[in-house]
Amino acid sequence: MTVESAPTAPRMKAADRRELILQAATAVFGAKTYVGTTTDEVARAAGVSQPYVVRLFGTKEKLFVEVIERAYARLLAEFRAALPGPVEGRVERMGTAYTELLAERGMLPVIAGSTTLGGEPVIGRVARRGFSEIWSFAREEAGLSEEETRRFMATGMLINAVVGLRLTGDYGDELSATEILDACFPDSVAKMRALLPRADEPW
Amino acid sequence: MTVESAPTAPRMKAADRRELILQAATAVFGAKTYVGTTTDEVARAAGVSQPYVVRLFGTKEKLFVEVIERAYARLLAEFRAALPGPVEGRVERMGTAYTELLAERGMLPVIAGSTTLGGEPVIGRVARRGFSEIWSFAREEAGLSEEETRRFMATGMLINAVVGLRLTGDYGDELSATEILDACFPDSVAKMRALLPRADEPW
DNA sequence: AACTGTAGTAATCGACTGATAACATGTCAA
DNA sequence: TTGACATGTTATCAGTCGATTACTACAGTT
Repeated sequence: MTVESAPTAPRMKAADRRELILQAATAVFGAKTYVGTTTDEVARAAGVSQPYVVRLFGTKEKLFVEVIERAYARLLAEFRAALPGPVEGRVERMGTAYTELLAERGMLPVIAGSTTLGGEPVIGRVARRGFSEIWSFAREEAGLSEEETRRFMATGMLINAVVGLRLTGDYGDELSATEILDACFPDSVAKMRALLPRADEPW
Repeated sequence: MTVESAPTAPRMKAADRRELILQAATAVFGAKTYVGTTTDEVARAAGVSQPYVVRLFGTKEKLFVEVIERAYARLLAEFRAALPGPVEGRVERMGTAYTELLAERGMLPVIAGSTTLGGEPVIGRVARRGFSEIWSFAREEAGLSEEETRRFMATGMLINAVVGLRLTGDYGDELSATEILDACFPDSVAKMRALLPRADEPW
């Protein structure tokens, strides 16, 4: 008399399920880009059926919009949490906060990928707003000058690129690879290497 | 006795046709991302049938690889051409060379998009190599220090983001939008605005 | 003029994907 | 208990997309 394994996902309040799916979706979208991921992959990652994902969020696009908004909101929260303390260390603390987001699957890739989607009518608006909010935060709440903000954002974009390129394995032949990583994460290369995905990993 | 309009594209040597398709593909891939564009769109943009594109390049992936390689090669050539002259103006001249690539459809978006595809087994390798080559060029040929190179590349990535986000229209309500554009293109905002695609344009 | 390789197309296929519809099961208030 | 809503599934469809096949027409050589 064997117990049948549950054919359906364990019951859960819709709000919780949404959050769980958003988390899974962030990871998958981050790993395979917006157009490149299917709603079915998101569903599997969340342990749920594909139609249910669609029903909870309406369309794939709406799901992705929520993923982006959630990512930027999370980023903003981390930056804000890094503010308290001596003023001269603010930028460094914010930088650390950013790299620590690496531990959260898909968070950084989603943000990075959003900067290439300005042409999408709906998603583009959301991405622009997210980016602008970060910029405004740096200027107004963190009190950075325009030039400081520019440098801060530029560094963030460089980190995005290095992570997105998976410029992190030991490409022994690639002379510049390690130097690039060094330059981007001057004091925490070891920690970064641990967090960063390998070139062949789906992440 | 009406003349039949040619049902087939005017005959051309394969090498020329390849170059023509590569150019069209750069524009389309740049506007709609790698996964987001169909071989049929590329074919239409090049005035040729879809199967012919596939036959000339083997697969969509191989086509895209050539597009990326061509873009980085072009970028490298422009940077190299900007070297001659007083040493103190090098970085500025290289920066100008970069922004002038904006005039070439898809060139910048393709490069920007490539930095998010490190996870793709084939394309990732190509993108990493392209990025590394630019870095090496800055270090060895342009003679920049590691820190100068970091700043230079970071600025480039920020420009990519601003362009990719289409952070360029007159978003009257978005306070930060114009400031961001100002910060990224301090001395040539007007020129940039003319070159940059609008948010709703397919480019 | 006939031959041969090159440039190009139309037709079509199999696989995939987002979305819809119809149905099943658990939960909870009255 | 029962009914009503919330949670979740299976089955399926219509549209897309990359790729293959088989065909046509042009151009240069001998």
